[in-house]
Amino acid sequence: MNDLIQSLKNARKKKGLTQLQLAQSVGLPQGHISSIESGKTDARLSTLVEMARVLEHELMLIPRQLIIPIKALINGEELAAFEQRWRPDEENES
Amino acid sequence: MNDLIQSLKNARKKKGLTQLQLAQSVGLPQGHISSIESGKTDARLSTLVEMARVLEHELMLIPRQLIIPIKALINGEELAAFEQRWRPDEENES
DNA sequence: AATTAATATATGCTAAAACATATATACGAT
DNA sequence: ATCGTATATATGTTTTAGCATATATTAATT
Repeated sequence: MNDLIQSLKNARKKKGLTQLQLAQSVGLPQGHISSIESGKTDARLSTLVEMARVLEHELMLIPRQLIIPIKALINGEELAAFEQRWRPDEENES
Repeated sequence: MNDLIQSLKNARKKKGLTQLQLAQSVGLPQGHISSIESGKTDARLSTLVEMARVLEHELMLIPRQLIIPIKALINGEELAAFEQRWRPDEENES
């Protein structure tokens, strides 16, 4: 499956949203989210951008040389490896 | 216009490719590349992924908090190709 | 096992991307 | 101005995403 789609799926789950909730937020039927996430549908850019926006992410074009370090940066994020002052004021941990 | 589309356009120019050359590489008519780049067409994921691949880039889903530093990383890439490590305790940036 | 919640599939319809091809416009060069 | 090259537009056809809706299947939970 496409890497980006898997990332969207992971982001949704991390946010604790169901397909139905995400679908309602972006204005799609739940079945479409399922179809997109399972790779049956080749979604349009605007759809993916909207999904990403709701999930507080953004689509970016990354040069090949930077993919590895950026992935490390992203994966280390929830481990607080990237210690910075932008600490979201949330209570619960998952 | 969409940020990702602009990035694709920039990446193509940076590689010194014409729309026709890119079109031939990805197997689309040149007119489609034009249409996509000018925002007239809402391309599908597979199309964008193919374009990115030819341009030696990749589409990634980036958490909102990391967009700024990653953009800095990408923009500084040709000037600081080896500066890929962050100083967690660093206070300001020069 | 039964119920609920979440995800996957299905159908008919509409709008638009993708396709093929062609032409037009813009932009440089000489 | 002319010639080559790059980009933008145009038209008609095919394919498919997206829409609406419904149902089926698959986890969880009790």
